[in-house]
Amino acid sequence: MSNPAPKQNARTKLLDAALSVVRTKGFSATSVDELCAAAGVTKGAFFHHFKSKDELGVAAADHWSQMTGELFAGAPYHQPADPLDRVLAYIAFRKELLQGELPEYTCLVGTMVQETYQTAPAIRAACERSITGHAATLEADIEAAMRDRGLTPDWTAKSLALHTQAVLQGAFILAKATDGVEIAADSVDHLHRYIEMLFACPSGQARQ
Amino acid sequence: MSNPAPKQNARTKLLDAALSVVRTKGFSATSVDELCAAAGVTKGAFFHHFKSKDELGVAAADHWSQMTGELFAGAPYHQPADPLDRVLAYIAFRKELLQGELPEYTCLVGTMVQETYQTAPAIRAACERSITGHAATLEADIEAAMRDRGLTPDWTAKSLALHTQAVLQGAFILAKATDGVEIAADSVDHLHRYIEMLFACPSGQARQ
DNA sequence: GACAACATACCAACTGGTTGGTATGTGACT
DNA sequence: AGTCACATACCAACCAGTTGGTATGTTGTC
Repeated sequence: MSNPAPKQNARTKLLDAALSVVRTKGFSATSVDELCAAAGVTKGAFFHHFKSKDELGVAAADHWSQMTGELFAGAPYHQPADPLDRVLAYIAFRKELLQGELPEYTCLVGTMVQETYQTAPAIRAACERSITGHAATLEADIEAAMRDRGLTPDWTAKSLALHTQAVLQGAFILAKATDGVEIAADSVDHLHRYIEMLFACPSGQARQ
Repeated sequence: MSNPAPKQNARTKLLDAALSVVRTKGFSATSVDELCAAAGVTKGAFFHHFKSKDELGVAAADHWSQMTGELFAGAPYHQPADPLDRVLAYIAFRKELLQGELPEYTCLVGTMVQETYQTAPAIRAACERSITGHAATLEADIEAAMRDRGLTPDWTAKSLALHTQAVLQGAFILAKATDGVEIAADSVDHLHRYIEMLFACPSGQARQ
């Protein structure tokens, strides 16, 4: 019987704890003591691995980037041969992820950057890296889909990739506000419909 | 010479201060002392008007609803005769509002709900009221536009109205993450294009 | 119209608990 | 014997909230 890594060091335990606690209560409202309790380590261990709470924030954002990077890299939405189908499969995959309790499917860096963008530049930058880095993985497929269909629109692949992230981040906020996933799912549907139409409708090209 | 209300009571001064301080630092990171200093009142005044910090959060969300309600009610986007043009003018108006520094154009309740949705039910509910209440003012125009063009799509006016709010909230997050307004403006452009296409393209109707 | 009785709006000083952070200790491994 | 990975014990600053008080209405009564 394989024992799948029950032995984590304090650093990893703290980062994993941060993912769930910060997504539940926000970064500022999460105390170092609380984080240590959730991770089952002491404060000494915390400050052994992180110079400050802010430094943990940066590390948590980077940890999030790595976790989600692996999740999306291994996800099945890359399979379709048509790049547009891959983009639409990505959207469908994001909708499927809207499962379970709110803190489980919302975005750590979207939550953190709201609280820290003016007060902790290093955390803001780490969150930016995470979001734009993930969006960049979509850009190639969007660009290929544009080439495939000979589109030369007045929008860029990059802006569309970032728009998908905006919709998702906004959907999380509405889910939190309404304490339910329905509106978020509807919004992802609208995004799916938009991308379909962008590549299907002649008016997706420059108008007016 | 009319003297336009320079005399505010402590309650209003605190609520106005909350709008800017909370949008800059977030709700949890904003201390009562800080709020009092920004408002130029004492802590005694604070707890005379609000039982707790959370109660100020609720009042601030309601205050925000009223302020923005007046702003949008008096905005020129209601003028076009065609309801679809009013909806598109609303989107254009929202893009125009992306001016000045980040804390000036971002949304108070979107920021607050991220931090409090799990820990302060009353604040969450006040934020929900604010967002869905504002979305509801769009719904009538969207519905009229659907009727005008005889659309019977597989989406509802309500879900589209809420989708506009999701895009805007997400745009604010990306603006905070990138410390700039460009991506947010691009995302609002995508939203504008989506609504144009929804009402212009036959494929806006149920597909597949 | 004077005055008691009460309410409202605000203030300065304080409190107990919590905060991020530090200083020092300890056992395991090299 | 030294260093890495943590634990224990502690601190000064800060936190939300409380206290006791003042100044300024407001209202009913004679």
